Amino acid sequence: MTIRTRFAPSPTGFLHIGGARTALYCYLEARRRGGEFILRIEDTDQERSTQVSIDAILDAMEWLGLDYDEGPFYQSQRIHRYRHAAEELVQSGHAYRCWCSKERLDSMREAQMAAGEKPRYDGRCREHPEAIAGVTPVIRFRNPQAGVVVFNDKVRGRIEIANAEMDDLILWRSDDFPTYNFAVVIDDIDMRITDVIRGEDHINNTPRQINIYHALGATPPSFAHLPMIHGADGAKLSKRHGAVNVMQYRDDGYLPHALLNYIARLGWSHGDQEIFSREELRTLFKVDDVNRAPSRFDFDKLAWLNQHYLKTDPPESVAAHLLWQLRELDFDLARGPAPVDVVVALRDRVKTLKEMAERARIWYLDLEGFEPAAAARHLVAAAVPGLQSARGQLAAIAPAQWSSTTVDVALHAAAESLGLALGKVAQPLRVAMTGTQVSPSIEHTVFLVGQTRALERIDQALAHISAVPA
RNA sequence: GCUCCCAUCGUCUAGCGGUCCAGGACGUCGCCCUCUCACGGCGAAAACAGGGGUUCAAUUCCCCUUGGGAGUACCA
Repeated sequence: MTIRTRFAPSPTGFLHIGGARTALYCYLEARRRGGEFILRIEDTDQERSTQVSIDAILDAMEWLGLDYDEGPFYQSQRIHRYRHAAEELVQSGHAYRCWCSKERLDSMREAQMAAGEKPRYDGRCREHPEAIAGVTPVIRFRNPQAGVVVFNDKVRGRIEIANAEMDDLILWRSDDFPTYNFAVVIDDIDMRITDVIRGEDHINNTPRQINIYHALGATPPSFAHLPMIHGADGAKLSKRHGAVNVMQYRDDGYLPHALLNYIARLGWSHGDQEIFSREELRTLFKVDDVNRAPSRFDFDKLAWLNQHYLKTDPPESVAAHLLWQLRELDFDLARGPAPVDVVVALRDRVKTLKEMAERARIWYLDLEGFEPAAAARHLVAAAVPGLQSARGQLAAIAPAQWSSTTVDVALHAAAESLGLALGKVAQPLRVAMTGTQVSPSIEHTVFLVGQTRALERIDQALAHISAVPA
């Protein structure tokens, strides 16, 4: 039998981190076992589902590279199928119509809570069905009243819940739509899902669903319930913890595979290994190895992983992602260095692509003057010989030979000719090139400014020095 | 309230009865390298929630307490 997993988000918002991890685990489990991964949009809530959300989820899946073999399927297009199935259950006696009003249900629930009981449907229409004119009935599942439902959760082990704890849930609403617990079961049966992997918030639904499987004469799939992901403070992940929306991570400058690696490792491990390529994940990930405890999202570790990939990925591939950020900042790419050279100069110094793009400003835009503190310290009379010597050496490089290597040679020659340590020349030059005291190594900084502009900026620095009263 | 789930360094985790005065990683703190900032290298501090059992032996098994979380909808 072919293994089939599915990711089934409801389109009531963007794809968040927890959902992304669920999708990833479903995808990986299917891949490892040579199975199929299906995407299904659970849009039976007419009130809250939106097309914007559907698009957002699809975009995020694509950005993460979680490709699905089938779908997306939409529950809203399968309504007739659910209606048919509900009717069958009524015929077979596994379900019944219920005319109880919401008002009666609400007040009953309130009374039960007040009495310290578990709120539940009292079964009036189960025992004494009585049609009420003008009221559209719902269809309720006739849940077994005795015995226990036991299932073996792939991550939690044996879970047991007594049928006495469950009441008769609604399968079919009066607005002529199915409820979640009913639609999932029908879909998972129809789509031949063998492994249901979902968030732990569904544990309590599972025994009810298993009962529905049995009523339908179907065999339940295997289940795996994943722990939740919390914010750094242990509370539910929310905006104030940083990004919840997966696409926010692209905007913030993270590589998709860095996020994937981080998220895979959050709640799952393979010995002491921290770095996993997508291919490794596809062969190593086992949902059975997922941890049971909830975990907290650690932005520092994500940042570390992101930088790891910035440093070790081929510069060309990083450059492709950097390009997106550069365009966001509206830089004129024709007026600056090739993005791949920017990657090489900055990848050891930044955690994100966004930071990289912002720091590349000095190579794409004109300087906005020298920082007062930097100028006061380095653009002084004593720096003039070094700057002039550097200017001479840099000017002597044939334009076609201009590279970080030839710049490096030129600057060492400039320092040596004056008997100075490289630092004595490099720091004033750095201020001349960037207006600040911090930048990548001096040869890259100068190289990326470009020969013509580099000479201009040295001249500006020299002019600045002579303009300041000694 | 009731039901279910969870519990190793600040964080992510290894551990599946003796190999653990508990290992790795991020972060933190030192030192080294160095043209700034970083990268890198080396090193340090840092945890089995508490209490009962079971056992010759518990971080590992069971129970309770405490503390988290989820569910309890004509939401998913």
